[in-house]
Amino acid sequence: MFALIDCNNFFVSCERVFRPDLEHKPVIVLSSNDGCAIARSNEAKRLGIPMGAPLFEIRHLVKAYNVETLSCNFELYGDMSLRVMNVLQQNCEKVEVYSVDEAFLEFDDSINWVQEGERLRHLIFQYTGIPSSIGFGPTKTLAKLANAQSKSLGIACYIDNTPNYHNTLKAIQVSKIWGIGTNLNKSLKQQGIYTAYDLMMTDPSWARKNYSIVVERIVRELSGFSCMPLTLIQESKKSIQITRSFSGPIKDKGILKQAAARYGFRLALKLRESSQKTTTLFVYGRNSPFRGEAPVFHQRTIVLSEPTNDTAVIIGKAQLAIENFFDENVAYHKIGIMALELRDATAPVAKALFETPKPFKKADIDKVMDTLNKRFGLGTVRPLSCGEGIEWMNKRDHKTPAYTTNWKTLVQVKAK
DNA sequence: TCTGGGGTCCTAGGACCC
DNA sequence: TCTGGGGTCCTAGGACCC
Repeated sequence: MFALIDCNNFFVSCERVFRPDLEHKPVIVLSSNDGCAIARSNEAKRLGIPMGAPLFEIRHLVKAYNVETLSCNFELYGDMSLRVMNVLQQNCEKVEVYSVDEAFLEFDDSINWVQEGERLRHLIFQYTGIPSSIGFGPTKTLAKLANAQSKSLGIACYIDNTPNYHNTLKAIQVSKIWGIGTNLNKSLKQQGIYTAYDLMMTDPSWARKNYSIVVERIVRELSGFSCMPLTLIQESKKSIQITRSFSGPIKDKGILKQAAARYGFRLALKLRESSQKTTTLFVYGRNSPFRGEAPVFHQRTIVLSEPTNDTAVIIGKAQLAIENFFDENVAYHKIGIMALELRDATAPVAKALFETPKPFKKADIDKVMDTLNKRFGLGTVRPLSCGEGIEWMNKRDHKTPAYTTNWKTLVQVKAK
C-alpha cells in the first residue's frame, strides 16, 4: 500500500510555526520580487486568491481582508522540510522524498497502515509544528488522489480499485490527476474524457499510441496496477541552476555581470554542497514577457575543459557569456546560469591536454570561503565581482527571519 | 508600476554506424 | 521497373511536477 503525505500550505505553515499570531488569519507567501502568491493559507484560498496570482491583481483583496503578505524565505522552508523528512525517515522504513513538502511511503499490507500513517502525521506535527494530510492507494497515482480528498475532508483517505470507488473517481476531474497538465487535459477533453473514471476506462495501448508511455502509466495506475515503484535512493541531480528576475529592467552591462557573479557564486556553492562538478554551463538573459516587447532570449553554452565547481572559474565563464551576448538595446529582465553534465566531484578526471597547469590551488580559497560563510552567514566572504549594490536585486519587502539557520536571527523566547 | 524558481522525463527526427 | 536492414546517439522541444 502506498501513501502520500503532504504538508498543508507548507510555506505558510512554516511561517506560522514562528508566528503563531498568523494562525486563523489569511496569509500568503510571495514569490521572488514579491511578485506572485505561491502559497496560501486556507483562509486566503477561501477569499478566492488563486495559486500564482500576481500581487498587483489581488491588492484589493489583500487590503479589504487584511491578508498578511510575506516574502518567500526558502532558507527557512528548506530547513523545515529537512526536519519533516527526518521524522518520516526515522519512523518509517520506506520513504521517498518527492518534493519539499511531500513524501511517498510504502506499507506492508499486513499492518494497519491507516493507523501507522496517522501516527506519522501526528509525529510530524509534534516535532515540527507542521500540519499534514495523508492519502492511501494501491498505486502512487491513487494515493495522490486520496491525498487531495484528505485535504478537503481533513481525515486520512484511501482509494482502491473496487467498484465502490468508481464513484469517487467519477467525481474527480481529469485535470486533478498527477501527470495531467493543461495540455493533456485539453486534449483528453476533446476525446470525451472528463473524469478520472473516464481515463481509467480507456485502453492503455490506446493511451500509449495517442499520447505517450506517461499517459499509459497513468491509465494503468488509476485501475490499481502499480507502474511507479518507490525510489528509495535519491539520485544525484542532473542539473543545477540559479535564475532570478530583476526588480526592474536592466540595460547596464556592468550590472548584468554583477548579477552573473552573484548567481555564479551561489551555483558553485550548490555544486560543492552536492559534491558535484559541471562540465557545461548554460547562461541566458531575457527580456520581460509582460511588457509587449518582442521576446528576446540570448544564450551561450560553455563547455569547460575539465569538470569544475570552482567559484572563480564559474563566475569568469558566466561573465564572459554576458559580455558575448549583451545587447545595449535590450531591457534585460532576468538572467540565469545552469550547470549541466554534472558528475561526482570525487571522480578522477584526465587533465585537459592544452590547459596550462594552475599556479596554485584555487579550491582552497573556496574551502575557506565556505567555512567562513557557513559560520558567519552566506555572503560574509564573497568575490569582489559580486559587488555591493543591491538596487537591482530582487525585492523582498516582507521577509521573515531565518529562525532556524542563522545565529543572528534565531527566534527569541521570553520566559516569565 | 507590479507577473517565480528549480527540476525531471519523453519523443521525434536527424546524423551516423556497420 | 527494381536500390536493405538494423541499430545508436544526440538534440530540441514539449510536457509535466512542486
